[in-house]
Amino acid sequence: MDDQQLVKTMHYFFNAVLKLRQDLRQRMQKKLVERGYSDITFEMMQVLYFLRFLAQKGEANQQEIADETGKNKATLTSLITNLLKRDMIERKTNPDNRRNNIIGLSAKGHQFILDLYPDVYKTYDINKIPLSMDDILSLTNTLNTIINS
Amino acid sequence: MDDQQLVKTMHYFFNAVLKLRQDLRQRMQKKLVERGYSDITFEMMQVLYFLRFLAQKGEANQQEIADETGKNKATLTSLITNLLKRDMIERKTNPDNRRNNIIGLSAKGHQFILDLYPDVYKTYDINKIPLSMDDILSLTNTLNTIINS
DNA sequence: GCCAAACAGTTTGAGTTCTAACTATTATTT
DNA sequence: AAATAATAGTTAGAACTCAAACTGTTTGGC
Repeated sequence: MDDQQLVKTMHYFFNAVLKLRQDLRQRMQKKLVERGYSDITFEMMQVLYFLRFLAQKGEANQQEIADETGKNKATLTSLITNLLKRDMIERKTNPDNRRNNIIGLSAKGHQFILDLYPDVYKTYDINKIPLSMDDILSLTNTLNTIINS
Repeated sequence: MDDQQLVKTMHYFFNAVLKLRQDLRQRMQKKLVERGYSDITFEMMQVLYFLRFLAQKGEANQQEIADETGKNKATLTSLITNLLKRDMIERKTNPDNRRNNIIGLSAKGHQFILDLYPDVYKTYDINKIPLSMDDILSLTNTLNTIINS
């Protein structure tokens, strides 16, 4: 396979990744609007879902959230600010390490998850995709392998 | 598989897609800086590569570029503005349809592609990934299937 | 031919993203 | 104990992103 072919193959692959991310974002944003959460963005939802389903005890500091969501810590600062404005989270200083902000869901944040769960993650109809849940798990592993290579 | 499991599986999958996109962006941005193109962004490069490798005759209007790169037409307006500032592209009105702006690479844009090609698309070392070129093609198809479902 | 609909692009305003430089706090070295 | 390094978060500035409202241009229906 020559370079021209390689570059095209990788270009198509990268394009597919970028488009899938965009598609995902758009579908979820649409669901949010349908459910009356038009002022909540996809990115804010990422943080809220992380706190509810993946964080230890439902709490994490900003650096941990940044690492787990693949965002920059500076990005987290503004995301957290915007989530606080909307009363979706609570922020407190960790008394054991005053460099850390401990972020957790507010009552409104919990309500949001209850309202949206699990509908949002059914954005793609599994039945219309020729993939099983195991395939999705395997696909996830493949993508993570690429990230870690 | 219960809903809680489904939501987690999909969450991990979505997370992997988002992280891969972020990882891709960061690796490419790093290459750009290494090569002395620190004022060119990943997104600008997307447009330049599209024009060079995928557009008919190396030209396209903004709507076509937006569709093919998965971006919004408003996003394209500012991207095009920034690419013009950097003399990487040329813009002219289509005389046959004055609604269209025809965008093509400038001499500097062509030089950019020559400098970077095909190194940027070797961002990931294929040899370190347990995937063949055929696997990548198949993976691309899988991602596109999901997008189109 | 005229008018409405469709289409391409721009503007506006709010949010997200990043790097680099910065503050504050904690951990490590000497 | 004091100096240094590492860590968590913030700020500033530029760019990207999107929806919605807007301007021009073209197309289609009557």
